[in-house]
Amino acid sequence: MRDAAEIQHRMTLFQQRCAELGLANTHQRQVIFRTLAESTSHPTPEEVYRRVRKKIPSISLGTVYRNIKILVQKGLLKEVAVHHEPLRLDPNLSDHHHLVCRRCKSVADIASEDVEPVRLKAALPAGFQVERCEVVAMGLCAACAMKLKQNRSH
Amino acid sequence: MRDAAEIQHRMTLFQQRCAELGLANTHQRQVIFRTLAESTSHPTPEEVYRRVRKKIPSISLGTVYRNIKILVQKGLLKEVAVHHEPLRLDPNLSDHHHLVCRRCKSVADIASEDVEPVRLKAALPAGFQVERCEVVAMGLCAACAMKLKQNRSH
DNA sequence: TTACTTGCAAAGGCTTTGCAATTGA
DNA sequence: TCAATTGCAAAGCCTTTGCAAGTAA
Repeated sequence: MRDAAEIQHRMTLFQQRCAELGLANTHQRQVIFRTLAESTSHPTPEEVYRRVRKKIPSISLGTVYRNIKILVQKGLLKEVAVHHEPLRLDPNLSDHHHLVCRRCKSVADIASEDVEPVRLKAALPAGFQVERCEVVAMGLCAACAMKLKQNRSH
Repeated sequence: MRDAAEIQHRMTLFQQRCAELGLANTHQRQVIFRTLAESTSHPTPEEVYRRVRKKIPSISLGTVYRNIKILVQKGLLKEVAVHHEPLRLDPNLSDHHHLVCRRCKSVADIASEDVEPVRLKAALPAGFQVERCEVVAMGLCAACAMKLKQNRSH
């Protein structure tokens, strides 16, 4: 849970952006976004649904999914991981990092030795024991960069 | 595709580990593992199935999934992302990093300023444009560390 | 009024599972 | 022989989608 002023600020920005994007200001949408803005726990859609139902018992799970999808597309929310969807497998058991193309979703390895050790400057949440750090470098692979350049479409 | 000596080495190790773990040395299992060991592209189960069928046309998708699951559990394969499964949402739009508990899967944010910039020492695959780097620190949160200590399991 | 949204329910992907038959040790 | 494994098909999650009714602008 974040502090009230912060939430209020986010809600104001949210309404502005919705207006700019032509998204209607529905009660359901407001509550879904507020629920996410208030949380710090990176909830799943199901969890969002559970929380939102306390305020709007009649809301449907479909509406929650639909709004999440729209808001992610419009850049008002983010997804935590790059890959949820189908499982990706890796036969390389040693610690290493990944390079992911945001367009075609291809994944390449980066050897552990090719990245300077990650250093955290600040204290972690009390008692968290880090076992390993993985770097995920996101961007565009050469093939996708070329395709995007050609179509000029995002 | 990796070089033949490397593959051969991995296959030998694989058979040893299977024997140690009491996993039968079936043709299907061999081919599934070899297919993954040969690949550098982090395929999905569906893709593994597609490739394995060229060698064993009668294999079922279920067998592919079952073997992948067993091999991941036994530590002979890894999954690329930490979270595939249900989508996780993040209202924090600024660049930042994540701390993930490997046991309860909780996710916490690490502010961008709290991590030294990631530096790559080696050249990336030709033409890859990195747009941003995310650090995923994996480990055990305080609560899970305590629970594990108590049950001495895992 | 009109475009956007909602709830509902059905459909779709991805993955797991029960079962009888088969195979490896 | 006996436990482990397979193919098959059904079932289960998570997510998307078509539709008619309802709502915001």
